Amino acid sequence: MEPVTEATDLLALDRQVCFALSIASRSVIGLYRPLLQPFGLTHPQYLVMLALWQQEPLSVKELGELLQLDPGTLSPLLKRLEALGYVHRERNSKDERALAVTLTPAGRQLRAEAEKIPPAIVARLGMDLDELQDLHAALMRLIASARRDA
Amino acid sequence: MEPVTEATDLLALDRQVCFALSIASRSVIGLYRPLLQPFGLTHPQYLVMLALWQQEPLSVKELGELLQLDPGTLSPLLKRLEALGYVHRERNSKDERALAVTLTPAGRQLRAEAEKIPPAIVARLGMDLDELQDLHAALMRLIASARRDA
DNA sequence: GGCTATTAGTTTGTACACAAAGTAAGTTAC
DNA sequence: GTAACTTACTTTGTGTACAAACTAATAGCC
Repeated sequence: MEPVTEATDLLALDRQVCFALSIASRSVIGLYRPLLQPFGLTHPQYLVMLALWQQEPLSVKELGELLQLDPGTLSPLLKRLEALGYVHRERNSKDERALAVTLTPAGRQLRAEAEKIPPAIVARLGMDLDELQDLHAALMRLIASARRDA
Repeated sequence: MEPVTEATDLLALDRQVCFALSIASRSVIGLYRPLLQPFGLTHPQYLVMLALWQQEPLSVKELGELLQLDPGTLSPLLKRLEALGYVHRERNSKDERALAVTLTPAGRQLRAEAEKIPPAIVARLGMDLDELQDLHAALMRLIASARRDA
């Protein structure tokens, strides 16, 4: 019988993709923190702003599909974005169940400032752009695989 | 001036690596949930168990370095693992500041059951093993890049 | 029309994640 | 030997994440 080494151990910490994923996610989000802090935004809030800069208005349901987030997560998050003055929340007049989340002028203005963030992150990472794009594509395939049976 | 399209927009949601990373991380952790539930474990708790199955005892500081987690996160997490009966916490007699976290017999026994988890996840993902290994390597390079200047 | 089922959001409870302040044990400098 | 500093962990406060229960509005069905 083979000895259990780091190379053969199924449970070796540094062979787990889930371990690499969660640390990578937290590490990269950590790079955003100082860049988002001047705007009072957290990273999930920044993702909501990205979604709204692309399309407006969006309902909680639509945001949840875009960001793969629970309504129970988005509901208080959107209230904080409203308190910050970046978004406006009102009921859809066509369907009073749905919320229409829109940008305020301040939220729209923020976009110009935010344009500086992605290049700053890429610069800080100091990684090859090709490698980042490959990684992005691999992550999208992983997401598709993970959500297929879930 | 070029029109801003999805391909040229720096802020397009689906071009952000951070967006792919956070969704991939949450999606994969979601796959673990039903497999860990029978043991009463969450995914971060599972990672702590992986670390302890490799080496014992570990201090909060050592666990924090391995898992890149704050002591403020680990402290209550370890108490829950102790309440579950999987680990034991006691002060290091050589240095009463440090905690010596060790496995209980139940925690040690859990390892055999846990061996089934990684293959089950890989099967559920239904992805090429080579591609998963490439992704793992790319994530480790990303982690190294992200932590270099942080 | 009115009953039932569905849908969209909100609320509650538990568990991370992390910053910041607090506590106790150990180390250093003198 | 003790004051000052450092280290290891705990606690507190804010903000996700997500399950589960709840509320209100709409759609379907008879």
